[in-house]
Amino acid sequence: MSGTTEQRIAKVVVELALDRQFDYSIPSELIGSVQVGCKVSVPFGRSIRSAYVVCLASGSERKDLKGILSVESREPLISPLVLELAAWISRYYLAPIEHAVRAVLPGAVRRSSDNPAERLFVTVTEAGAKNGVVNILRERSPKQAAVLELVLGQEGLPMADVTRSLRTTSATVRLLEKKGLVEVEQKAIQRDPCAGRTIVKTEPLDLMAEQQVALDMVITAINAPAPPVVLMHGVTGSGKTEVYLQAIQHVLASGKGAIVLVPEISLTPQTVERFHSRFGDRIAVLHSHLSDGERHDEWCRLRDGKAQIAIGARSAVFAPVRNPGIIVVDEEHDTSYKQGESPRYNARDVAVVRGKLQACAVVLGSATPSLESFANAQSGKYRIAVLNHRADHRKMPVMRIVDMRVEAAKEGRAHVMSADLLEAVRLRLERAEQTILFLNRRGYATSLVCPKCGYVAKCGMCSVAFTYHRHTEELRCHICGGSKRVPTKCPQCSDPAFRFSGIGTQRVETIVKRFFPSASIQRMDSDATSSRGSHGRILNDFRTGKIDILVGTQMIAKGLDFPNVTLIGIVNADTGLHMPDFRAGERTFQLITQVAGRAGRGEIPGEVIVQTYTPHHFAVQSARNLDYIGFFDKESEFRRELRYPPFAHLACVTIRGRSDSATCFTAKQFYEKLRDSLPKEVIVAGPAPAPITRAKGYYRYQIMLRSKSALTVANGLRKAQQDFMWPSGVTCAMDVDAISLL
DNA sequence: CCCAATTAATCC
DNA sequence: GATTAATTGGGT
Repeated sequence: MSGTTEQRIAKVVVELALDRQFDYSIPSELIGSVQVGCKVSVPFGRSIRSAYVVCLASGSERKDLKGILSVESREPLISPLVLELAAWISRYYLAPIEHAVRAVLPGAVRRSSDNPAERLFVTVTEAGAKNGVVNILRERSPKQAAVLELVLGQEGLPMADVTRSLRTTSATVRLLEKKGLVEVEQKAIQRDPCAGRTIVKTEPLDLMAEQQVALDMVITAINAPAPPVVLMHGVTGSGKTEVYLQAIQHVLASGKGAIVLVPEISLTPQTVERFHSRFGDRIAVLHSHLSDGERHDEWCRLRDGKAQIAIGARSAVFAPVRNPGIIVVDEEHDTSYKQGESPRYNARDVAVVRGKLQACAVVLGSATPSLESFANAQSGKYRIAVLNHRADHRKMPVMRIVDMRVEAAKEGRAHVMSADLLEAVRLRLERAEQTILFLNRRGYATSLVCPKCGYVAKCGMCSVAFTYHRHTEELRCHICGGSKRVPTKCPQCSDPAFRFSGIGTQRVETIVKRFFPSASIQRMDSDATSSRGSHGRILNDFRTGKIDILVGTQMIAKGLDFPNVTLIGIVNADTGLHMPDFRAGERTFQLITQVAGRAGRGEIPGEVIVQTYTPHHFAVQSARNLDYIGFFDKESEFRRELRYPPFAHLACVTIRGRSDSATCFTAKQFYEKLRDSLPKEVIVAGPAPAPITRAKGYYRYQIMLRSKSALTVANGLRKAQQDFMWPSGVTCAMDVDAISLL
């Protein structure tokens, strides 16, 4: 037996957002069953609450301890390792430990703990199964007949499913039960997210030389005593997934498990299918479209070792996989790995930390790696595997850049669709091929662009596009807070027709409809796919050829594979560039590259038309030339000079309040405080009004910190916040390694 | 002087 | 985060 000293104290975190731990004594009858990671019930204040045991101790600073009431989970819900991850997240990202603990456990698991949910199930009785019963019933009670018909031959259908699909209520079913034709009983639900889907097993594919080299490198990493991180830089269509699959196979063969992270948006049935057909039910899927119960089941299958591979979005990095041998982060550059609320962790970075803690290999894959990861590869911190060729030997699509300034000059005003793009679309319609029109419609604040020469108003100090504020008629930089009057004409070419505001997907849809009235056009953005299932329906219609032209946002940029798409039009490649964000160039490069990767996945080579007002911009040029290294080098220049990531860590402090003046004042005070408590090496910029200065009735100001060491910033922030008196009504949020500065 | 509405302080 | 005690403030 281990633990000879009496561990009668449990340090506990309650299910509230207090950034503290509490000590409780363990009553003698519970010694042994209270373990680290267990969910327990404790008296808190004058109520009873759930809490998680964070560690056991033999003593406490306090004398008057209350006792733990009961243990709610027989087995620990959080492994010591995941708990360690939570603690790291809390420290590094300045989040309350409760927030970190909450992030680490799916809500469904937290709520239901041990007892599996029970639901009602409907089964036919012998009497009901008799021939002709349905027909007799149909006369007077058609609804009941329908229910009986549905249930016939099925082994216990969930009540909810029956009532939903037949648009009726349980009363109907209960009447049938009274007649003795069906039986309704409560059973523990045995859910299967992939129910009704037949899995066709696939075998490992033959690898190309580059893929083999990459796989060997990953396998070497897996077998190393201190496995390194491998960055897999592979062009779109280079077969990264097949390498993941075979690496995982290798890991499974040695009795270990695997975690695969994919961006939420590409966690479509197609992606999951790919893994399923190789590994069958050894896969557990964790994503947001599962019901609570389903997620709980999948989570338990992993914890109990019934499944060895977890595939899921961001939070799957905490999956209770036993003894993982590999963690794959696909599309590692994807911003959805960063959580937008506390704890603001980045799953890609957490994966690297988990890899280190568990001595498990981490593979980061992307066609457009983040500068952070690529810099790590260059410095030798990560290993790198390069896949420069498409796995199917197909050509990369031909990319053409259309200079929209020329178009604007022809017509005297800015155009949405260039003549070249329209002609290309017409050609596809004629040949019954499909087109995707992509529009980067992010953004609320407009920037100033000259349609004639492509000039973009920028802040000289911060190398970031100015944001145009309509109400005050001024240009503002949200990094340093500087502002400037709107020029009446273009400073570069003196053209007075200067203003340019963004266009949305709806507008493109209408315009294209006007040009091609007989074509079938579908829009796909967050507005068009708000209802459940519409996302999949649109994609399916597109796949089966019911749609000729798909107009969409980011949503269609990732991971989709449509062989009949031979044309991709990027309607406005600039919009990303003009965002008030130092990552604007990186985003634009990634977007063009990723979107272009959707073209020419079938027999016919694809064409990509990129419309832009800034054809000379290196982000556009490097994307066109498929030159990642070129982009990386050029982008690195200014990042190094201004000490932006990857040459420094960046933290963003947002101060929020109902009163503009009080918030602004507090922000300035907090800035002074920060300046004092941080070493000179740390750049403290601001405070500046946030790009969305006023949101939901709150005024927001932000302070940006940049430093070589993330920990220096985190510690400084913690210290500054501790003895800073926040006036009532003003709050602050910290974002370490912020991605979005909005 | 009372009651409702804010605000500040606890929670092992 | 929730609950409660303390404080304010408006109306009589």
